[in-house]
Amino acid sequence: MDRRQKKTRDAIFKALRTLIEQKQYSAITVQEIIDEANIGRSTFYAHFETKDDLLCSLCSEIFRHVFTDLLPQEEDTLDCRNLELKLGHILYHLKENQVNICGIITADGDGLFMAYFKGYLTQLFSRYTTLFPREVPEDFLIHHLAGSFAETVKWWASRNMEPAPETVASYYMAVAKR
Amino acid sequence: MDRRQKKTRDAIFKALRTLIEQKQYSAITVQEIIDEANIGRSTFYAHFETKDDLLCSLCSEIFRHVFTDLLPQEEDTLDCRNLELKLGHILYHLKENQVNICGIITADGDGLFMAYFKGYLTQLFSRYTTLFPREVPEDFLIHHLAGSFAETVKWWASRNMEPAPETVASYYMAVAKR
DNA sequence: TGCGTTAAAAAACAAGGTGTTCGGTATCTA
DNA sequence: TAGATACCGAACACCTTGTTTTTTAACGCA
Repeated sequence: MDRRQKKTRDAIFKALRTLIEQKQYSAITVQEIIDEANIGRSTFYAHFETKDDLLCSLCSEIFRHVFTDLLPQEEDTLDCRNLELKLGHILYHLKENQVNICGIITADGDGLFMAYFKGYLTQLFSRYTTLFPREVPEDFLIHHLAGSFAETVKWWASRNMEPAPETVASYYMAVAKR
Repeated sequence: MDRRQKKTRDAIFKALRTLIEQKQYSAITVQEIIDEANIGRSTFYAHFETKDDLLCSLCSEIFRHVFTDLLPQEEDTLDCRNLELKLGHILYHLKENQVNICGIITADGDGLFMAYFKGYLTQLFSRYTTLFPREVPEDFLIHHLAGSFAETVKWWASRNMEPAPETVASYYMAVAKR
């Protein structure tokens, strides 16, 4: 890729991340992103169609890191301990990524971030349904597991990502598993 | 109250409810509400400061009905059966109220509507923590219970509020209680 | 019924955001 | 070096918001 393109693209991503730490996503304007990234107006639109399009790309980038090596592992044992470890990894990567998610999570970013996140979580939890043998429909169960873990992340983010990832993962397992 | 005021106010509420069934809340403009309600522009702003202000009022109105006689009951037994009945009531009232919540819920994700809802739910669940004696901090537990019930409602709304309220309440209790 | 009060309507307004276009300039790659 | 391409920046049309002003109509009370 052309160096100029990468430079511009990175500047835009960085600008959005900076702004998200200051205010809610829905309150951020394209103009602010342009100013923060210090680029020309037409340059922004040469890279992204809209602000939401940009957020989608950012989410992809974030979750590509967060879910690395987590989804399709053949040698997994599929037990509670294994799931708890994976959830801990997710939390760890979220924290490491310095995603101050508050601006995306809580905000009305049209739920883009959360929609992405729940999509991945659904994939993950689908393989662990046997750990939760309850008398409820499977789609309800999976939605519940993914949704309540997403809620756990919100709770965690609202406390500035304290306590430690492993601790939060254990909290979640404690309330989720029978 | 002046008849004219009530008439206008009702027309605005009705317009918003109609539009919410057609599109996401965040995609609705004040102008559309004005057109749908068939009122003058200045009239809208004489009643509500902003679109969000209007949504706040609508949420208040809805939840005043939904949580009627649910929160502070002295003679409650505070057992699982009692909680399940209350949750069923909430679902019943949501359905009865014809809140096609999809437009509010999914749309601005965790915006105003959900914030309101979770606020009420937190109050409710706070009195039932003894039913869920787990080795987790109480604020985590309450957040988890309120959040996952809110997720249950999203799941239910996405299926056009099927199955019946009591059934959904029992699903929730099945995954929530130990 | 009549009259003072108050709400609604309609139109105009400024401010600010969006997304596009275009000509000129700087930078890349081959 | 030369051609391709990305960037810049200004201008543009368009839309949405929230305010203001004037005129018209409806209300409630005596």
